[in-house]
Amino acid sequence: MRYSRSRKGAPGIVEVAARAGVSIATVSRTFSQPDMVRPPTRMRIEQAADELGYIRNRAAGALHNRFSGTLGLVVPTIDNAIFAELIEAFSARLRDFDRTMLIAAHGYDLDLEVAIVRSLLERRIDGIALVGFDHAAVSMNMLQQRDVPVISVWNFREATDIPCVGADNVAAARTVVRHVLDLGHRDIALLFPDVGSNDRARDRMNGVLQELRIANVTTAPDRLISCPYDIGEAKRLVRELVSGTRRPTAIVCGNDIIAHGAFYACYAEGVRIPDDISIVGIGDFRGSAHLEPGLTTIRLPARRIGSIAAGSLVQMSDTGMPPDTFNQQVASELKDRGSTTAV
Amino acid sequence: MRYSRSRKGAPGIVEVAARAGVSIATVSRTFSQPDMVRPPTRMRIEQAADELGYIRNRAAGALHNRFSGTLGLVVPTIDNAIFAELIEAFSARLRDFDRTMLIAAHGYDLDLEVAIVRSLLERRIDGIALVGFDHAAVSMNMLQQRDVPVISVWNFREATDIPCVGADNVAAARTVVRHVLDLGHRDIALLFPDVGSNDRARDRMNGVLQELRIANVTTAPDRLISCPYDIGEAKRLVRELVSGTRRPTAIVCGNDIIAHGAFYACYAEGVRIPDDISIVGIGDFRGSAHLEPGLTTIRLPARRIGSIAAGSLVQMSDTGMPPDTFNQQVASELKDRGSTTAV
DNA sequence: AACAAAAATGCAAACGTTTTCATTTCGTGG
DNA sequence: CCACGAAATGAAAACGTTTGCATTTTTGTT
Repeated sequence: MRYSRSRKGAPGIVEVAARAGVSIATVSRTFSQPDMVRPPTRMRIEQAADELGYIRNRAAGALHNRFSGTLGLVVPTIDNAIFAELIEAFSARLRDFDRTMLIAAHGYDLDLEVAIVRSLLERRIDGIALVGFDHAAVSMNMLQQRDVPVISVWNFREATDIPCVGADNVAAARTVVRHVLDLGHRDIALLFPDVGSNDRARDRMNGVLQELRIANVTTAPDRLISCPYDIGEAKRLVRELVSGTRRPTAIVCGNDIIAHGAFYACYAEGVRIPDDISIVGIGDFRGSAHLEPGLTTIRLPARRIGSIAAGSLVQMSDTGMPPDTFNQQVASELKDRGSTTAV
Repeated sequence: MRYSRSRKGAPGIVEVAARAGVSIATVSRTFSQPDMVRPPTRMRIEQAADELGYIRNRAAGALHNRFSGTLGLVVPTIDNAIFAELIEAFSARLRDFDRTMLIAAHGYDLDLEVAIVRSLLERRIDGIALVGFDHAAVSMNMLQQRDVPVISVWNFREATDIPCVGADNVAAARTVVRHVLDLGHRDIALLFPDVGSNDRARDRMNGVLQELRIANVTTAPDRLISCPYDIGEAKRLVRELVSGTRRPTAIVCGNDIIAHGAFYACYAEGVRIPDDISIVGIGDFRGSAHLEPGLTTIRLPARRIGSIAAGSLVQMSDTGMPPDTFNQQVASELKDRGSTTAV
């Protein structure tokens, strides 16, 4: 077997035109603006295209009209419950518009993000979705200079430079904390990822602190635990936390993955949820509902965000205007399941 | 704000050439074959490019040399523990070669897969990776006719039409079943996804049945349970299974997700793992190691597969030849954790 | 310093579409 | 059946690169 390096056999618009006995212009129109060509002609062309196995070359078209039909999506990581749903929804929605998706992950490395944005720009994407608001100025400049539509996904804020669609992470965090406070908990441990270059985690942390302050609850320094985005590590940290004598009555986790780890830690240590300890997460990932007991958490509608973002981005690309709603908030929803109880 | 529909401002190779006082050919070479141009000239050009904010247009280049620098990856679903790792690794490896990834999911719908392949072909991808061996003839024909390198990922078989890289799913299933049999279990329930258009699940099922036959163990029809790829559903089915009087001593799950569901079902029903029941999965997904007790399963190295596949595909595209090893098997590894014990 | 060989650069023709403008064909009313 | 406006089609010029070939410059040798 051998793959020709030249793709010589591939018929182009020219061959189709010859076979159908029309000009290449008409063939082009048959595929890009079908109703500009008379049905009989169109049918002849379509048949010729079929017989030759013609597949249109969008790269060539893009060269001329500067629209590639491809949108970029840049996420911190693909390998991860949260973003997977977002990605899938984004991609599926794009399909409705006959667009494709170039995707890349930067692993929370802003320099790599710059390289990625550049690489996407080299492919002349029609628009780009970035997770969150923390981005290198270089990236934003490149995008702005070329007038490429940008949308920030996942997080929501009232006033932003670029359009966004997402949930209010501050509010979400406050909601779960209030829920825990309402149940009477006062000795609350906080397991949160590093908030370095991650506005979502930062917003959540801020929300938590705000709500605690309002309730006049103080948190001892050793109750504020930095925990990476990793079940194993979360489990380890929580085992340590709950096995000692000074066990908190509740744990607020920065996301559901950490909460899962906390669950397993409690199973391992024989600590009963929610009788001995209440646990809440943020995100409502796949599986959270089916943990035993179900995880109390707040649902951030990832699919909805992905779908809306794709729609908005396509609209921006098509119209050249910002989306109808510049700052689009999607509602988060507290899922009160079995992992929390009154103290 | 407004996004110009014409991207007028964007400088091209021509502007860079003018500013650097060289011909466009030299500018082109500076970016595509840097060591063909003398360092002083190159530096002048690079500076001019920097000052203008030039970003090369690969679509235009692709038009000429028929290589887009983009590879396609088609998976059943993105939103899913298994493929997420594969995707991420594939994408990361591609980055090493300065290639990008177009990805799409078909949700186990072969017709949609055809549409996707076509769409990718319209973007003139340099190669494509497909999950498994079950594909529509139409798709394969389109790819073959255009000499686009194809590789099958995830599953492994000895003799195949197209190159593949993956794990032997038959063997993997046999390994876990043998493990369960070795522990003395004879009343074994099987929870497997529908094997319709899914060669991986089919191979696993076959492996299970082979091993049971060899051991002369018969499985009652009601012990062979069809279970979708869904934690909630798995949990429901297993609760039913273990709550009755005729509880099996072991459950073999078609994948780790189902196993997770089985775990939660046992937690809910107060059935102790592994004392009351042994559970094994296939796949070793994220989190499986940290369940309590740890899930005994067989590790299918998703990241390794993705990485190798990307490398092979790039090589195929570059050389025009099949990869060095046409049928590449990656080793699976039994992870004997706490969820199994002797009967 | 002169010359040949090698290396660097320039010129111009592709690559496969889309689109503008001109031309032809079609449908309709008189 | 003709004339007319509208609709469909065709001709040709882009789009921004890459690359084969020709030309110029550099390098190395004597």
